Amino acid sequence: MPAAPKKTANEKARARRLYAKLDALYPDAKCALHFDSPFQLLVATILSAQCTDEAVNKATPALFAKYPTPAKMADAKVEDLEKLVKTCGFYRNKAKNIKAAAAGIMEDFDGEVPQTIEDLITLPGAARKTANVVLGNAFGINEGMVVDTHIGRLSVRLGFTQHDSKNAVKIEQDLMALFPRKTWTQLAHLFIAHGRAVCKAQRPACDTCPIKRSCPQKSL
DNA sequence: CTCCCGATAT
DNA sequence: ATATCAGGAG
Repeated sequence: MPAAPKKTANEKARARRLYAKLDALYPDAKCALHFDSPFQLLVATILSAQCTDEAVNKATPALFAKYPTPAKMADAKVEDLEKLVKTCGFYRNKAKNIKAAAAGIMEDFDGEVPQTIEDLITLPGAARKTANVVLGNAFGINEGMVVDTHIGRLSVRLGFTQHDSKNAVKIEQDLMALFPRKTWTQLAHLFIAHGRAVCKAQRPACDTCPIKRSCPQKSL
């Protein structure tokens, strides 16, 4: 991992102001995925790739009722998992991945979800974004920052990065240099909440956006 | 870079 | 009909 890019005091101050505004606007922002354990959050997050949290939450109750633990999911039939996750899209890959991830947890991590990015990304279907979601929301660990589609988009629009919205690794480095480590998990929830409600991908509500005064988009 | 893929919004 | 959704693997 390269060194964090330098940020000026002004940039950090602006980041703090934006954080405070978003925190006031979305005081209840939190993880929208439903789960009862770190393992279930890991599975829900794998399922959430290119799929809404709402759609994942419709599928996971039946999935977790039948396969609540790594031990049980590792022994599941892939065809049965495919049926249970079908509505989430990419269902063949996702069914194979959650079974293999459960098996990996059993074989390599003594049945417990690991608590580092390095270990988490050894699990099929889990890369950096998924690892950061699990660490932040299941373990309260801020090792890195989640950069999903919303956070990438808002980071570009709000001017927190000069990189393309698809360059998740670079954006993560920019955000980590800009925001205090303790805020990383909640910042992701705030960006996602604002990204869903106002700063949407298709038709952003810039006219009524509560933070448009501090957004570079207002002059475009 | 391509492929995986159903549900929903526009 | 097209774009997008808490992406990841080959």
